[in-house]
Amino acid sequence: MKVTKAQAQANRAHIVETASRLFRERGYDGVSVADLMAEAGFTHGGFYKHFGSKADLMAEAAACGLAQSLENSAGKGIAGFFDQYLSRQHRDAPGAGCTMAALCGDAARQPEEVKAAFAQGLENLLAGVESPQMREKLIDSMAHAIGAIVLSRACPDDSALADEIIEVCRKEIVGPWKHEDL
Amino acid sequence: MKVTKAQAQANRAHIVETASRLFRERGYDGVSVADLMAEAGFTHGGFYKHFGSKADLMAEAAACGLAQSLENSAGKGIAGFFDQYLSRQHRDAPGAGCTMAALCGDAARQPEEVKAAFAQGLENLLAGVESPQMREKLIDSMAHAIGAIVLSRACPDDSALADEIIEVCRKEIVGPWKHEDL
DNA sequence: TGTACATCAGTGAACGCGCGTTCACTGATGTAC
DNA sequence: TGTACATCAGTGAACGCGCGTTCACTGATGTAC
Repeated sequence: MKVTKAQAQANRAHIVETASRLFRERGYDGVSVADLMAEAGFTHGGFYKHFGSKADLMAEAAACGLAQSLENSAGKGIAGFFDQYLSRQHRDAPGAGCTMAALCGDAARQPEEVKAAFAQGLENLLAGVESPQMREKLIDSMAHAIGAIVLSRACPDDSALADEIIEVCRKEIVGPWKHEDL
Repeated sequence: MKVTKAQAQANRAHIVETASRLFRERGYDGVSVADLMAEAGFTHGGFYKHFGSKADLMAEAAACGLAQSLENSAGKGIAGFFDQYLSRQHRDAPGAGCTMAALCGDAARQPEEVKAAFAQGLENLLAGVESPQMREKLIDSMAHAIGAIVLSRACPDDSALADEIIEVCRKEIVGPWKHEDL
């Protein structure tokens, strides 16, 4: 059964968005093509009408997730952004959270096209910056914040250490931006 | 062909060390039991004479790798430790580097026993610390340094951005420890 | 110390299973007249 | 506008493959006498 061109395009976008969320939750290897298509409401066979391979979809889902993060961060100020970033809610909901925090470790072992999407996503985040000093500070804080989430998630759920990592890093990261921002 | 008890014990340790390296290089899903045993110089069937499951080995390999890092870091001072940590050599050689930097992202999606090994490894690193302030500072710097390596590795190899992340974070992290150390 | 037997680390074929990908088919959509 | 045909998004069975794990077997080691 064929489908409207507009519908097909919408379905494709829906698959990419679903993939972006599932990959963040379970990692690239933790989501099969059949899993993904079922979650998106389709059967697995149609996948290759939209994408050349799973790797192609991975790169596209990464770009999609990183663009989403950028939109979500707009207009809340840098201190506000990191304050929300370094929270238990973010740590406990990778599917709704930062693609970098969820998939950086996986990305390092993926094809160049996926890594290129990550680098581009980070550059887009840095694009709004005025000075080289500001750029350095933002790179530093992003790496710091990603490290805090990633390290916290590697600890057992509900462990005191997991909370401690988030709390300590939030103090250190958010503090300096409060003065910068206003 | 049976083997001396001492030899069997040495073989077991060799398998754990090989696993620790391979997991860091390729991730938990990137190393099969057959791969690992071949790399260690055995056939795959013997694996279950030493370990109950691949997950058991993963937890043991994590503990082994984290203990190794601790030994390697001894006696070079905290500033020296981070100076070496935040280098291109470390970024480009995950198999010889920090287990946390290489596998934190994977660990988040592994069974509780693996995550417990990570938390314990981090606590061991913090065990030598005197004051609560020092503990906070060290947690903060570890998260920061791990984030820098992980984010840098997610960028395309030989990209300027990958180097920039390492350089910027090294300045920020190592600086403060230089005064603390001496 | 020497002999007979039990143990068990290591071997390699085999297991069921889920993976990414392919393919013949369907039938509503889009198009040519 | 109405009709006939081509297109192609989506279906579901099937493919070969590598995975984690099991198992009957081997033969040197460890042990009992």
